[in-house]
Amino acid sequence: MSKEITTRAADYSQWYNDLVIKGGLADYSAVRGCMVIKPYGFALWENMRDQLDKMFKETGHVNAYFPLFVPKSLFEAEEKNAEGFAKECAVVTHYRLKNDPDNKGKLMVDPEAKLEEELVVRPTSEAIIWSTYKDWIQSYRDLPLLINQWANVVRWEMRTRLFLRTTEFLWQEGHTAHATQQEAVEETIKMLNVYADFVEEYMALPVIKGVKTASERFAGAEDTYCIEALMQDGKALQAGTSHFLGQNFAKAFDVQFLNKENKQEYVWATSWGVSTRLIGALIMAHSDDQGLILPPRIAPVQVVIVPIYKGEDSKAPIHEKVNAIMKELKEAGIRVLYDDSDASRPGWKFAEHELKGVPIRLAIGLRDMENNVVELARRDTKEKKTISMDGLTHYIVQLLAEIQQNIYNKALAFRTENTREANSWEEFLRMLDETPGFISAHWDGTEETEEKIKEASKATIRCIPLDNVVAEGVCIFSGKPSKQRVLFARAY
RNA sequence: CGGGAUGUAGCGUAGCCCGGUUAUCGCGCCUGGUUUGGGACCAGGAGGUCGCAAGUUCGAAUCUUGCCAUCCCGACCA
Repeated sequence: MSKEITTRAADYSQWYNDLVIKGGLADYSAVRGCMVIKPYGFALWENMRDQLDKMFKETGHVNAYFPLFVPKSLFEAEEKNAEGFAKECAVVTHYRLKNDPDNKGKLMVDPEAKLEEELVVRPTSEAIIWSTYKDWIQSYRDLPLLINQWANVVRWEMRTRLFLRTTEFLWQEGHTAHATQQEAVEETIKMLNVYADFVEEYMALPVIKGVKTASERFAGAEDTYCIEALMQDGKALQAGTSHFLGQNFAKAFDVQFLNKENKQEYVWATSWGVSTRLIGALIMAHSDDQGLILPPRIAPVQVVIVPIYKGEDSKAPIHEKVNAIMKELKEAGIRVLYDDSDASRPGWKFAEHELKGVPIRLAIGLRDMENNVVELARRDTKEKKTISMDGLTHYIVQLLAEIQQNIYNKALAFRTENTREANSWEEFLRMLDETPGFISAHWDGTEETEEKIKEASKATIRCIPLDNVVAEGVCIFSGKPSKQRVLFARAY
């Protein structure tokens, strides 16, 4: 049929694209590098967003919204940050179009409408936010300032991929200001933990918490913490970052506060973000050759009910029964969809909802009603069984939790199997090609070696895990002494 | 941004090399009917600026040039 998807073994990239497009999550758009997020994909994002938003608020944060445009002079104030993003910035230079006198019916940029100062379309909002914080912060009593914003940003990437890297993407960015270094560092770690908890508990995706090396650090940060996840093709994906910004932005934007001793001090800052990229991680971590597999806790539809008719007469009683089941499921807080469309037959619906990753499917026909049972199929294991209608809601509530856990366990087992220790350069290279995944290996701690390893192997240091044990060894590349193993992988 | 490939109805495609009536087929879509426990069947029907724009030509889906978009591989990156 037209909805067949490429298998992972045949072409992993194409498999991923097929799931995104045919699973109804997103579509290509008329704009290079930008995608349309379709209702089903956006519902998924909304579920993720709502949960994260709740967790941010539980940790004392509030939402605000800052402008899309950043005056160039503000943008360049924090030098390292500006430099880091400079080559991927979209820039607004004019504010008006006019009719093209040489080309009827066409428009042209009006050369008379050139902006005095160019506006950078935000690749991130530190600059505009810190220029604002300057006015908001005077005393230690104004601190901490704990603000998050849900926004779109633009980064002009060379090569784009649906959800994983698009020119425009949706994200949240938290920007906090603190009176002490310690408090800011604690905030950085706290939000890293919020991300890890969210990704593990809601997206059923195990992550490694770690700190980035200097070369992988966010431009303008003192330290960048991250959560790293492993995809089914053995490539790593950075799922979220939390930055300790020190006083870099406070100094660049002159944000000082009066402390209890009546002395001026620069504030300490953090920023942290996750994006729609998480959806890409979700797809690549869990799904199979039949389609998406979505964890129940964030799936737009948790249970789909497909009626099995036997002639017109059976429709009414089935509808009646299904409505009763739906009412109960909804009361239990379950997102349920009744697919009673006459346009397609049951078999087609089964395949369609499997492609879309709906965790549980119920099929109900007259035969089932006579026996007071329902056919239940779970997406994660493809297991199908007949269960009693009595206590159905309770059963489903428990099963959803079990599916959530099972998906997590599977991903965790995969990551465990595909995390290896390499003790020599040859072994390291062989692993990357033959059994791709995380590779734990000794590194001498220098940027030069890191760069050489990257050049020679295409693998990067994903992070120095936070729970790393200190263990002496020798660097796999340079042979120099090393204090600990770090986590390498080829990455998205 | 470099290399490679692609673009014909919502999707998948034939035709293009070698220009010539009304652009092929399947799926999907619409109408009616029969159906419905793993991607139904019959009958009828609608749907196309052949990616866009110039050019060559009596005539362009087909030849030329430019542009746009997508995919794959690099460099860059969340």
